[in-house]
Amino acid sequence: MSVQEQQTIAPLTGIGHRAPRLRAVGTQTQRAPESTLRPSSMPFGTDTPLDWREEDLVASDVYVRKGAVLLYRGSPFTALYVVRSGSCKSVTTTPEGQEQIAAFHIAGEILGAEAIGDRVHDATITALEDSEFCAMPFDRVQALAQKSHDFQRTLHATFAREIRRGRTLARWLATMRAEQRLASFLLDLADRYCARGYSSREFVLRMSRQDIGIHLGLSHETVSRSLSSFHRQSLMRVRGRLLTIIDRKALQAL
Amino acid sequence: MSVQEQQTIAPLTGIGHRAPRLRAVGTQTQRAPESTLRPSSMPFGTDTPLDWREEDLVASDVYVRKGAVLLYRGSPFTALYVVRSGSCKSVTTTPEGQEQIAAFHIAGEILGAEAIGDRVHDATITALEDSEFCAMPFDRVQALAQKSHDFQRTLHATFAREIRRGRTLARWLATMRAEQRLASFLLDLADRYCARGYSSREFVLRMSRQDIGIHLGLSHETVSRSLSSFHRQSLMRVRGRLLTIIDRKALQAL
DNA sequence: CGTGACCTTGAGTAGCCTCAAGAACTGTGG
DNA sequence: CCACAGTTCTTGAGGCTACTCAAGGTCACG
Repeated sequence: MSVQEQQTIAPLTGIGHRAPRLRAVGTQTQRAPESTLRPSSMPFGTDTPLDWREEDLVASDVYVRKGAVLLYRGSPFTALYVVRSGSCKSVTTTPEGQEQIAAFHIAGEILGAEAIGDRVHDATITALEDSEFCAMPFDRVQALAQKSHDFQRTLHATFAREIRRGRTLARWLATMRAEQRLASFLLDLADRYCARGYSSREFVLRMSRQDIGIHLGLSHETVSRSLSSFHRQSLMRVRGRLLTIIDRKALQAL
Repeated sequence: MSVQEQQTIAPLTGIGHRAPRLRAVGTQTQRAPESTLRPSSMPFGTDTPLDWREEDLVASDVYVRKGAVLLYRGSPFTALYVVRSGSCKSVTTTPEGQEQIAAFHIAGEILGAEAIGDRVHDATITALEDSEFCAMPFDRVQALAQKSHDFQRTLHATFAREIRRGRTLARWLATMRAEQRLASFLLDLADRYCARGYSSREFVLRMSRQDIGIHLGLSHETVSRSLSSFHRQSLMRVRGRLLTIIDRKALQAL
């Protein structure tokens, strides 16, 4: 598992994030030149020229080490964040102490939209590996949305995607059995890696079996057993956290 | 079950919806005088005077009979809708035909936000009783959001609430057992009725056991058994679809 | 007042959880 | 570079929750 699939990385231009280094150290980010939001939130197509620039938006870059926290639940909401490199998880907690992982986020994706109406974040964001984020102060976001129609659409589309993502998760949980949930989760992750220019066939799971289990409403033993089962059936190859999808169709058919 | 809790209804002024009539007939809506969005999407408090008016936004009212469809999945997205009176369900369908009820909506709530980025709706909206909706063409919504800072905040808060709602459902499904899910669902429903000026102690379930089951990832038999169990324990009184919450604390404690 | 949809309850079973123990991996310090 | 400690992962056994199937009762509506 020491070798990562760095060969297959084909960074999109203007994506505003960089490929994660194998063992990131505390270097500071040089700012990506173009729109950070564009590829992750412009399903309308990138042919529309944008009339705004990242410089109007991004205030600062934040570097977070593996296992460290970017945002605590309950902390005041001031900015949206984009994952520049690395990955993280959003953990919500019930008053009773029940944990739920609302989402995993990989490079290029946007965090914090759920906090807008509340003034405080409802999830604790923890880095799954050494990661970089950039902060977009929300007053600037709102100001820019009022100036730029393009940006407004982009922003609204980002919110809408977040809503659909939550509904998709709920559908997995409500209608699927353990192996189906896991297959859906892994294929979704593959698609998201693909959309960011990584391989959709082979990737490294940055989260533990435990985290996957919490996210999908399963015990970590069931996650492990299901992965072993997939491996045995030659639907995928699983070696620790390195995962290679072999029979995509069969996984979809579950 | 012939008697509804009309006595307890205390319609908020300016809420933009009216109390559901017991047996609504095809009367046309007279437009409510004030902001439709305000109470359902202004968690910042209503003390802030709004600098926009409903007339700028609402194009038309739609009347939908019980069981009829307001919007089909896949139909083009042109407008957001507000439930003026009545209630409805949002049903998403997987390619494989798996149904999931993403949400139930009662009077005062907003529909369709998830469709923004996609240009098509991803849920079929069906009325649970004779209901009225008003359409807000999305180009007008966007135009108004650019003119009015108040309205922009209101709109963003609406999106954010929708995101949190999805995450809450996912948390119920991932972490709770059947009775806990059902209790959470019913208490949430009670809170929402309360927020709209209805009784939070006694209300009529507009949806079938089957629908509740699909929403919560349970069989309708389990929903029925759990309700009977709550009744037996005197946590609530259940008579058909009329529900009276007796021991709120015990339900929360589950 | 009849018909169809909805609801309730019971019996048996499957899927997943819990508990448990050992293996593999990760990271750290010698 | 290796040994060790802690974490993560895997696999097995047994039990419980909630599902499926089934049948009878109740309610809504024409």
